[in-house]
Amino acid sequence: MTEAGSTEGLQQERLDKRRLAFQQAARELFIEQGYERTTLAEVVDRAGGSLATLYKLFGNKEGLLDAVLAQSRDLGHSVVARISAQGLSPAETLHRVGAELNAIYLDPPNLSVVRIVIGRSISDVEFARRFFDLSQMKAKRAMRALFRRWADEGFALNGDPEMLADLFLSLLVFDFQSQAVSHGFMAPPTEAQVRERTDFFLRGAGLAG
Amino acid sequence: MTEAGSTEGLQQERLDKRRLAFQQAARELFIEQGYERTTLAEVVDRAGGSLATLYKLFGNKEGLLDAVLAQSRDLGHSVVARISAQGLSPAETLHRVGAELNAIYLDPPNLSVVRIVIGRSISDVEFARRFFDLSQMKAKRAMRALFRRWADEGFALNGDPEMLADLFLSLLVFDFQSQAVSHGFMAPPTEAQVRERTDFFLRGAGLAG
DNA sequence: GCGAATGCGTAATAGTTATTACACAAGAGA
DNA sequence: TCTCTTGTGTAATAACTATTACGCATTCGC
Repeated sequence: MTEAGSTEGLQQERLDKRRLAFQQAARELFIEQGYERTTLAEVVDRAGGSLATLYKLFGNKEGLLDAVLAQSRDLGHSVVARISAQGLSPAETLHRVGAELNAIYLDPPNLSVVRIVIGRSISDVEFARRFFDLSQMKAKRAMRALFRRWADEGFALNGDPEMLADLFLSLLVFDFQSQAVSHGFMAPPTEAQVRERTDFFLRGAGLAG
Repeated sequence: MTEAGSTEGLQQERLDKRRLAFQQAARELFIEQGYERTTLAEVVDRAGGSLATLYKLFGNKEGLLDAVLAQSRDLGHSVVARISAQGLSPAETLHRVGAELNAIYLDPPNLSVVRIVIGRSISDVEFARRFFDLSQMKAKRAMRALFRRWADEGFALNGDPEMLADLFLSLLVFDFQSQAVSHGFMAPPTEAQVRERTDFFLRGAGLAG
């Protein structure tokens, strides 16, 4: 069809700019107003360009959302992976993970993204599955690997490593979910509270310094 | 206006039956299909009666939802309150609370209700606030009171009672939220896992038998 | 039974928005 | 400069569904 090929870099470039502009505008609007409440006309108004181009690039509204979310997908996993690679002590590692995840996910824009993901998951089973496979499980696997490593290294864990990994994550993630769902009516956890919780976990898991 | 007054019990009764029928049908449909996807026409089809009557009784779609949810509001709180009143040991109390809450909230109809509540909370800030004030906080307060009581009775808690109460609840509630949001793609916690988690918590809190 | 209140059934209203169609303009390549 | 691809702007399409309006049937109170 469009067998134009490799020499047409300029056209491509123009399109890519358009794509980026659409994504950026959509991201802002989704964060400001939510996904359902944002109309494609608004996206086009803010980004420039036209509806037709938007459809050509993303297929439909959901495709646009996918593109927007792809940017945020690995947030959690990358934190765990990065800190995990530093080879710190379990206590130090978990404290850092807790602090960083908290800082990231309590940031209002990211909280809005969480809200969008939860909302879509609830109304669209397929979306839910895709997202949990791609994002949630990735962070979970990284965390489990970390605990297994510690078990192999001889730390005397007070329980199954995978159970502990899941439990630690749930301790953190619960607050993000609650924040997102309650729109902040539930007081956000302070850094001190996160430390306290992490200490609690370390004691229970047998990893306390 | 309709100053008919007290003697007209039969009219009232008829209306009450209608009200019940609407609520029941709406509850079923909301659970089967979700709130947004359920149309008021469907509710009327299943319940009998007419749109006009439905509007007279509930004002609008949201009023109908409120009526439906009112039935489920105190589920969590009542479990905590009931078991709390039995004066069992902390370990026994928490195990029972965990087991009962799990049984209740992993029941698919109740899970659907949770899904509806989360969905509405996300798209409607006012709803979120109303719900968290009425429902979430109620259970939370009961749990906090319980831990404070234990502290007063001389149990040496490993941390602030309120923090521990919140933490225990979050350990449980996280799974319900995840189940609801993920539509079950995340494996639901078994009874054994709940026990394991509770034991973990008891050790960490200094409440282990 | 009678008459009025009241619910019933149906249809019209009305606003929203994703999605598609199409004629035009503008930029790329030769 | 000329041509042709490609994006643009606008308008039409096309449901969908909450909400309101209204004439009719039913049931209650007496």
